[in-house]
Amino acid sequence: MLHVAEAARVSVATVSALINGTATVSPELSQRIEQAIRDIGYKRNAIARSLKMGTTRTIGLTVPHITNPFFTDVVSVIQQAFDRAGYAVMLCCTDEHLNTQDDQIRLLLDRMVDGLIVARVGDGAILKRIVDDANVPVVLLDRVCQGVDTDAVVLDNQRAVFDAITYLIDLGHRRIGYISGSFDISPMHDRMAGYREALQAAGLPAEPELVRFGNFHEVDGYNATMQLLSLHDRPSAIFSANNPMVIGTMKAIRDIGLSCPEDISVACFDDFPWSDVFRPQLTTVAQPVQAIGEQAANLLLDRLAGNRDAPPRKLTLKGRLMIRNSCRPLGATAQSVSA
Amino acid sequence: MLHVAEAARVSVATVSALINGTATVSPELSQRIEQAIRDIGYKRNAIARSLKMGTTRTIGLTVPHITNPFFTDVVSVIQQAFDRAGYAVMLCCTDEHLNTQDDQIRLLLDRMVDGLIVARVGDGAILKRIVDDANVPVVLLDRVCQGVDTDAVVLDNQRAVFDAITYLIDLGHRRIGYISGSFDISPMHDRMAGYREALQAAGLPAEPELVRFGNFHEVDGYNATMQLLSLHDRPSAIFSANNPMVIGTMKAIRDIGLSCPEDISVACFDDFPWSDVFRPQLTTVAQPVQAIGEQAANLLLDRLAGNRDAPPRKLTLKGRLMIRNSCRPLGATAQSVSA
DNA sequence: AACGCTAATCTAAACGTTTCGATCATGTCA
DNA sequence: TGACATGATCGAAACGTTTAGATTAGCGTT
Repeated sequence: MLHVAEAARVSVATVSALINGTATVSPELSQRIEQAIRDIGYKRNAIARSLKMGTTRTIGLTVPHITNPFFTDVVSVIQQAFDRAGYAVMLCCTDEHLNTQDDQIRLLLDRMVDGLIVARVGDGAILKRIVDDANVPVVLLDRVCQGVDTDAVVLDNQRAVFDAITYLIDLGHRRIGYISGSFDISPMHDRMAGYREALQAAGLPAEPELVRFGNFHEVDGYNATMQLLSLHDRPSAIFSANNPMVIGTMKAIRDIGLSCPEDISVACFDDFPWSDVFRPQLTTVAQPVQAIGEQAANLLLDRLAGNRDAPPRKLTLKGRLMIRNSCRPLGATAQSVSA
Repeated sequence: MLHVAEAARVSVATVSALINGTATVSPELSQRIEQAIRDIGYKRNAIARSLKMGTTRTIGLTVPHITNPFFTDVVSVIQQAFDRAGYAVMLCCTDEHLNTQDDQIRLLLDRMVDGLIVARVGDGAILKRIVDDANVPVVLLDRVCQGVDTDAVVLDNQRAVFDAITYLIDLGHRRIGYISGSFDISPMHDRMAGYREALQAAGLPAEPELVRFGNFHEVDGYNATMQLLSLHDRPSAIFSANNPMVIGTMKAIRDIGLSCPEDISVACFDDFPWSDVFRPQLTTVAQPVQAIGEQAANLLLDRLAGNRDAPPRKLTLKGRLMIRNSCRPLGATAQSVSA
C-alpha cells in the first residue's frame, strides 16, 4: 500500500480511504490511485488488516469425522453459507478425540477466528473456559454439552428414535437390538432414551443384552452386531445409532450368512445418498442436514453481525423416518428362529 | 505480551525470546515470565506473528464438491496430515464453477496462506497468473491443467478405465455405454481415452451414440442413462466416469424397471464405503485415496519446509479395479434384447 | 477582510509480534 | 589493571494496515 501511495503521490491514508470507501476522495486522486493499484498489482494484506481490525473474517469448524456422511453434508452446507457471506472456514476433524479437539480449538482461537461451530465431544468444562476468555461466539452443532450455554442446533433425537423403534414394533418386532455410540455425547443419550421410551410405550421389556455400545466406527458396528446375532434368542431387528456403524452391521449380517430383510431387519440413524438405489434400501432416520447447516451458519452469522448479547438460542429440528425395505413385517412370514 | 512483560518486569524482547527459545534467558527471569504468562492467561496472537513473520502456518484446499466421496476422503486425509504438521487448513468448495474458484483462490491468497492444494476446474491460465505473483507453492490434486507447471498428484486414469472396460469386454459385453464428465478437466479426457483404447484393443467400434456427457452430478447420470437405455440397440453395460453420476445411473435403471446386473451391468469410477454391503455390489475403480492425500500433503509440506526450487514433481498413482457383482457375463445367460 | 464551514488530504499512532543491534555486567586473559 | 570476549537483557524498528485528529484549501457570509 505504501508503494501504491508513493506511485500515486498520495498518503497511505488516502489509499485506504479509497479502497474501503471510508471517506470521499476526489475523482482525480481516485484515478491516480486506481491506476497505481493496477500497475503494481496491489492486493490488500488481509493479515495486517486483521491485526488492526481485530477480525479475520474466518470461522473455525470442528467435526468428529468428515467422512461420516452426516457431517460431510453439514460441513458442505456450512461452508457454502460462509462462503456466500465472505468468510473463510478453517476445518478441523477431531476424530472423536477429546484432547485433539481442545488443541484444535485453541489453535483456531490463536488464529483469531471470529467464531466457532463445534460438534463437540466430551463435557463442556474446558470448552467453556477456552471460549469464555477468547470471547468468541460459538454455536454447538448436533451435540449440546452441559455447562456450555451458547447457541446450538440439534435434532430431536429422542423423538426420532422413538418413531423408528415404534415403526419396528408396529411391524411385529419384539426383540430389537440397539447399537449405541458411546455416551459421552448428548445425542447418544437422547437416542437411547427414545429406544427405551418406545419399548416402554409398547409394554416391551428393556433387555440389557439387546443393547450394545460402540465407538461410532464401522468396526464397532460389526462387533456389536456379531454379539447380537450370537445371542441365544437373537433379535429380529437391529437399530444402529449412527451411519458408519450400520455398515459394520450389514457386513456382520452378510458374514454370518444371513440376509436383510429376510432374516433380520435393519434400520439406522442418518440417511445417505445411496440408500435409495441399492438393496436392501435402508430404512433410516434422515436428519435435515441442509436446515441444520444453514441454521448453524445463520446463528453464528447473526452473532458476527453484532448481535452478541442476545440470550443463547437452541434450535431443535425434527428427524424424518425414511421407510424403505430393510425392515420386514413379522407374522405369517418366517420369523428367524434362534440359532 | 506487553502485559506479561510488565508483570514480569522484563522487556517484551525477553518474553519473545523465552517463548520462542530464540535466545537464552536466565532461570530467574524465565520463572518470572512463565508465572506472569500463567497469571494473565497469555496466548500469543498468531495474526501479529504472521504479519511479522510472513507465514501463517495455514494452507488453502479447494475441491469441487466435498460431498463427492472421493474428495471427502482425500480432504480428510489431507486435513489430518496438516493437522499433524501444525498447519490449519482452509477449505473451499468450488462447485465445479470457474469464477467461484478463482475468487476463492484469491481469497485464500489474500489471507496469506503458505501453500495451496487445488483440485482445479478449467484451464490453468488464470491460476498460473494468480499464483505466480503470490509466489506460493501449489500442488495440483487429481487434475492437471496445461500452462501450470507445479507439483501434482494424479491417477493414471486412462489405464484405470482401460482395465475396467477390458474387464467388461472380457465378460462378453460388446455395447458398453460410457458416461463422461465434462471435458474441461484432465481426468475426463484420460478416462475417455481409456475407454476408446479398450474398445480399439478389442476391435470394437467406437459408437458415438454410446457416449454421453454429464456435469458430474447425480441428475446428469440419470439423464444420460435414460438416453442410453432408450437407444434402439441399448448397451448391455454402462460405465460411469464418476461416483455421483452412477447413483443417477442406478436410479434410472430402477425407474425404467430394469435391474442390475440381471438386465444391465454397471461399473463406475471411485469406490465408496457401502459398495461392499449393498446389492448390487458395485464393481468400481478404486482410487488410492489415502496415498493421494498423503502424497499431496507431503509434496506441499516439502515445499513449505524450504525446498522451493526443486523442479515440479508429478506423481501418478494407479487405480485398482474392485470386481464385485454388478457386472454379469454375457453368453449362455439371457442377454437383454433391444427394447 | 475576517470568519467559519465543509470537504479533501495528510500525519502519526496503534494493532502484537519478531529481531537487529546496543548496552551492560561479569569473568578471563595478558 | 586494562582489554576483551561472553552472556543476558533491552530498546526500538519493522511487518501492512486502519483511523483519529490535524491540516489545508476553497468558498460563502457578514
